Amino acid sequence: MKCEHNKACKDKCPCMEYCPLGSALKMIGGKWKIPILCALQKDGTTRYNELKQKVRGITNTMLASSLRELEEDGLISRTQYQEMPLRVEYCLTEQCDDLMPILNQLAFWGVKMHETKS
Amino acid sequence: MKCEHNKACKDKCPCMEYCPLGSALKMIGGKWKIPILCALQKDGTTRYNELKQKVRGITNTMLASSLRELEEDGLISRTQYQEMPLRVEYCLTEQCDDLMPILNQLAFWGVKMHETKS
DNA sequence: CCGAATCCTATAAGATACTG
DNA sequence: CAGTATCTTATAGGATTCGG
Repeated sequence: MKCEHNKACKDKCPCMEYCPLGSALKMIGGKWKIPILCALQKDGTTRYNELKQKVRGITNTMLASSLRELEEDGLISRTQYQEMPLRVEYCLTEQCDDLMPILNQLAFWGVKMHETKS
Repeated sequence: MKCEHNKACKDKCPCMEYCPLGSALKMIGGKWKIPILCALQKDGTTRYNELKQKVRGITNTMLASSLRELEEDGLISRTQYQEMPLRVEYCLTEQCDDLMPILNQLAFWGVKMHETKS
């Protein structure tokens, strides 16, 4: 992802070829990525249909495409077992384990913002 | 913003009435919020037309609406001087100052992810 | 100078049906 | 069981024009 920020950003982060902050936000952006990651963090390795139940309201279309993108970006890993019926399991990667505490800080900041307003 | 995550999330963050992580990501989401915040962080107090030049490619429509949302969310503050011609200046709030280091961690994580892939 | 209003386009998300 | 294919709808973003 090439940097679409500005000169200011280039001085602060290595935006010459790509923008790491923009890329990171894109990886976890959209409506369902965070809910999926939260579910996987809480329960560990989980199979497709379990995820569909735990992430309330998600459709097959969105779950499948979100999982594919998360895997392509290296946030989750997919394991398929050649059984009948088919079994496919997903879990967080180590890189994603590093991400979760940062998201936790962001959530904590969100709490502070909410308290400030009220 | 009500929580659209899942039961798992409710155990980890106070998602009963609102979801802080979802709210936080929404505040900085979209195409232009981060570039604007980066510009304001680097150069401090900046007026509207300066921002339009520094944030390359942004239109009046998007700059105005982004600034309005950022102000409503308490991330930036707007000061209008009754001069002619009109002068309006924007700068980060203290709450946003707390946010920037977290975004910096996210950017650093993005760098690590990129290095892992290559 | 600093935007708002309107209209148009592009992308994200959802519904439904179907398959290996 | 674990998805894909297709179609439709909703939302984000952009272009243009105008006003205080």
